Amino acid sequence: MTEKNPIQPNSPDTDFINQWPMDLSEYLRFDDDDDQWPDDDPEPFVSEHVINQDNQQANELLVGDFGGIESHLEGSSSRGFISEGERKEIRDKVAFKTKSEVEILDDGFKWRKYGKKMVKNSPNPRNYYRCSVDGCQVKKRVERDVDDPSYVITTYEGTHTHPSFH
DNA sequence: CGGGTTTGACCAGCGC
DNA sequence: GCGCTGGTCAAACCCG
Repeated sequence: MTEKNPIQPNSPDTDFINQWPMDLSEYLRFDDDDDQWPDDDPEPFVSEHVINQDNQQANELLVGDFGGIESHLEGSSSRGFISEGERKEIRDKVAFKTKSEVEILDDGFKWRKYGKKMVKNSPNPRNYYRCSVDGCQVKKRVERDVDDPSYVITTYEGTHTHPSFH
């Protein structure tokens, strides 16, 4: 490994939470600074349980309630477990289900949109973002819920190699 | 001017 | 082997 990351996701899911660069509480607090949210929704953040799709074969980090993070380790391989080779391919995947009318949610990072795609089974497009910070290859996927258009599903992939701006 | 968005095209993985 | 679907690139455009 030529590049050295201060944060190495060598640990499994639960440990990864400890080194999550972003304060999850940031999502719940809007009292110190209200410059990031319009006066649209009185409750901009309502996180709900994210349903794991059956086609996912990686260990996902699902955010349940605001009091706990549910780590969902699922080896949906034919053997029922994840080999080392597969684990290496697996990246940190965090799915957030947020109730918001706007999809441009400032989470403390600068994102650059690099793609938009229309996914089947959903009339809503899916937006692809990437962290603008040099060296940080964190990707983000924003898409609206199929059943509830008022909900926005944000999926983070990777770990930030730098602190947030907040 | 410089960076970010936009948009279609391109590509890779998977299923049939 | 082909077609579908999802993911990324990149050129042009837009805005501060």
